[in-house]
Amino acid sequence: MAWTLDDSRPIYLQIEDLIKANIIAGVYQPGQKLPSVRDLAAEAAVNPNTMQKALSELERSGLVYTQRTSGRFITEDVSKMTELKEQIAREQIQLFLKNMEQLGLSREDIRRLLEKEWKEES
Amino acid sequence: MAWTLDDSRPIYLQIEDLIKANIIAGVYQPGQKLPSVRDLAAEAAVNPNTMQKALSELERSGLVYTQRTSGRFITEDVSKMTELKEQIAREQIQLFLKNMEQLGLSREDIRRLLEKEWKEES
DNA sequence: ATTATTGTATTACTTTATTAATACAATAGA
DNA sequence: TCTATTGTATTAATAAAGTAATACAATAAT
Repeated sequence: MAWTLDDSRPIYLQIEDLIKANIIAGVYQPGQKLPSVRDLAAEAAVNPNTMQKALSELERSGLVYTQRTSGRFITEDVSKMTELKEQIAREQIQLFLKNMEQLGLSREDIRRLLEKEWKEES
Repeated sequence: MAWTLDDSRPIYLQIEDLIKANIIAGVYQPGQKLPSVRDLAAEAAVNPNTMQKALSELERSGLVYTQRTSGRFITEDVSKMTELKEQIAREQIQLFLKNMEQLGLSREDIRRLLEKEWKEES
C-alpha cells in the first residue's frame, strides 16, 4: 500500500480515504484481517492514535468492524458494501444536482454537459 | 435578504455562498452597488471583519469588484459571469465524475442513476 | 479644506481541530 | 494462569482557523 500523504488535509482523513478506496476497489477482501493499529501506523509512519482515529472513523461506514482483542476485519457482508456504495452514489448525485441547479442549469443542460465532458476525455 | 446563519460552517463562508447565489440568481443586478461592509455587517448581525472576509473572498471569483472609497459593485461584465458559471459547472462535473468512478460506476450507470433520481423527484 | 464614508491592515483573542504521549482494558494463545 | 497483542480512553500539547477590536488610509461629498 502506498501511503502517500501530504499536508493539504488532515492525515487521518487521507488515511481513511486511502483505506476506503482500497476496500471498495477490492484490494482488501471481505473478511480479511487488517494489520493492527500499531503495525499500520508504523507502515504509514504516523502516530498510532492518528491511525486509530482514521480506522474508527472508517468503522462508522460499516466497511470494517472490530473484535476487541483480535483485531479489525473487512466486513463479510457484501450486501452491506453494495448498500453503502449505493447510498454514497445517491448522496453524490443529489449534491451534484443541487449544485448544478443553483447555477441555473436545467436537466437538459446537465445531460448535454456530461456528454460533452465524456466526449472530450475519451 | 435572509441572513439565516448556523454554526455548522464558518460564518464568512455561509455569507459568501449566500451572496454568490444571489448574484448568480440575479437578485443583485450587474453594476449595482452593494451596501457598505459595515451596513451589510449590521444587517447580517456579524462583525464587520467577518463580512469583509466574506466579500474579499467573493472578490477573488471576479463577481464583484472594489472602488477604493466608493464601495463594492457587482461586475458589469456579463460575459465574465457566464464564464465563471461555466467554469464552476465544469469543475462540479469533473469532481462528480471522479467520485462516481472511484465507486466503480460506469458511464451507463451514471446516466441511469441520474434519470432515476429525476424520475423520483418530479 | 474638512468631514464623513469607504475599504483595508494589524493585532490579539478565542475556539476548534489535529496530533501525540501515555495509561488502561480485554482476551487470544501459549 | 500468564503474557503478549489487540483496541480504547484520557489527557495534554500544538497548530490552525475564525472572529473581533481597533487603528489606518483614501477619497467622494460638502
